Amino acid sequence: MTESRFSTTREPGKPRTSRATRGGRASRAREGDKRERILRAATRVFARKGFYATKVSEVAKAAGVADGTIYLYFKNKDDLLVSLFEDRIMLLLAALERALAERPTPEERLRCVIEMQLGLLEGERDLAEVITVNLRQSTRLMKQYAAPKFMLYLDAIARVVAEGQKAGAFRTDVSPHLMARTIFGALDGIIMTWALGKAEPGGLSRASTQVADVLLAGLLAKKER
Amino acid sequence: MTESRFSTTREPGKPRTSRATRGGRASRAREGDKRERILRAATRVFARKGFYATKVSEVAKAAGVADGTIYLYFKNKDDLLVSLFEDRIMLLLAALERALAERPTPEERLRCVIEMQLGLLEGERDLAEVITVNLRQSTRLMKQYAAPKFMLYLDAIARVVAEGQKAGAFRTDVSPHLMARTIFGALDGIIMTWALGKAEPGGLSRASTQVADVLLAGLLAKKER
DNA sequence: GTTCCGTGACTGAATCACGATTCAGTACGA
DNA sequence: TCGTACTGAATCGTGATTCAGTCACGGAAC
Repeated sequence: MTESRFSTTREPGKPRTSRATRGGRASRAREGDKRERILRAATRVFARKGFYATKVSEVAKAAGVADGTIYLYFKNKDDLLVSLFEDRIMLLLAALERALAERPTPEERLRCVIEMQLGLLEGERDLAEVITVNLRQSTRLMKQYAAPKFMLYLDAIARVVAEGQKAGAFRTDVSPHLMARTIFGALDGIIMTWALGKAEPGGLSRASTQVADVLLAGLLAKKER
Repeated sequence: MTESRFSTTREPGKPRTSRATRGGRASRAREGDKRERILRAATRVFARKGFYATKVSEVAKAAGVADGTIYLYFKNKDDLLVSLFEDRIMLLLAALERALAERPTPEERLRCVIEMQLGLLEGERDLAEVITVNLRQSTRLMKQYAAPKFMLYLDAIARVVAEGQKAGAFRTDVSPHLMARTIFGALDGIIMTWALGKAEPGGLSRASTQVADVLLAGLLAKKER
């Protein structure tokens, strides 16, 4: 299992024949996408117990499916975690791109990045916990599978910084990629302590403003000196 | 094993009778502190394979001791990880306090924090990886055991910020604790991507300056407007 | 100086529980 | 009846932990 190179979520078992588009007719009193149900349940359970301490059977129970069903949608337990991360970060990325589309100035754009990352998780404490804490389970997972998608996200942030520099709004003596990591890390750290601690409601959005203020002040082109 | 409340490293097996002070006479061609040897080996192996993917027997082999010996010094595998983290962060904290003692101005002090955290790990890639990646293994570990020591460290940073505010050097419209998390997170994020990626030598110290510049600029009291 | 114990660190093969994964079978819609 | 989604009990490998011994040393007795 060291070199398992699970590529996709599991191609064969993608059970969706007729109700492919969505709830074809809701076969029972039941749900929509089963894959999504499993991901949601996994988020909840992983957050509460940690990835390695969680039994696949627990995720199954939480999702209301049989143990075996998990394996129809995911190659194995690792794949479940990685899929979770990839799915969510791609959602975040898409939402970010959409939001950025209507923010013209560099300053607004950077604030947007910060608000999005903190905002998305404000109502999703479990997801926050999984992403900031559990994802880092193993270096191997991180390096091999999650990293590419993660880099995409970092690149998006770096681009905002670089544009701001080109526009003359941000100081040019710092590396956009380094700043991207700095910004991401700062937000991640805040989310982590928030998720591990009290997680007071509204805490993240309040934090958002302060952090944005400081980072922006630090990045804005020096006027003097 | 869910509620194991391992307090100390293991009191009984603290093998050090005569050569208590240090290398009494080097019983063979061998080492110094065996506990330290194990911690060092664990750092190396955990970094390479991840905590959960690492077998206790692998740590033992890397340390050049028998499997059972690990259990003379650590209560169990979890305890090994937590001890590692606590040991190291306390070292970092001590080093930080020492270094801060000779930095009078708030600006210098904040730079000191940043340089220490990045600098300590510059030569210790494995340790960096364990702390930033592996430590977050499980929420449970983090919450129950590592958090207290971690908070001590965050508090130290927050104190530097608060002092700076009191001295009138830093803006006062942000929470010192939030800034501490921001700073820690930013550094942690940088270290993580550094450890997961190329880890070019000298990369961290170069990053150090840029990050410090930006964060400081963001924190310094606004002169105008 | 030599031999003989006693002590405690250290060893590592065997145990044994655990839990990921499988797959023979069920149920249901077409 | 066929095909497919789904089920969940049984399998089977794994690896943390244990513990019966071994080893080396220091001290005591000769």
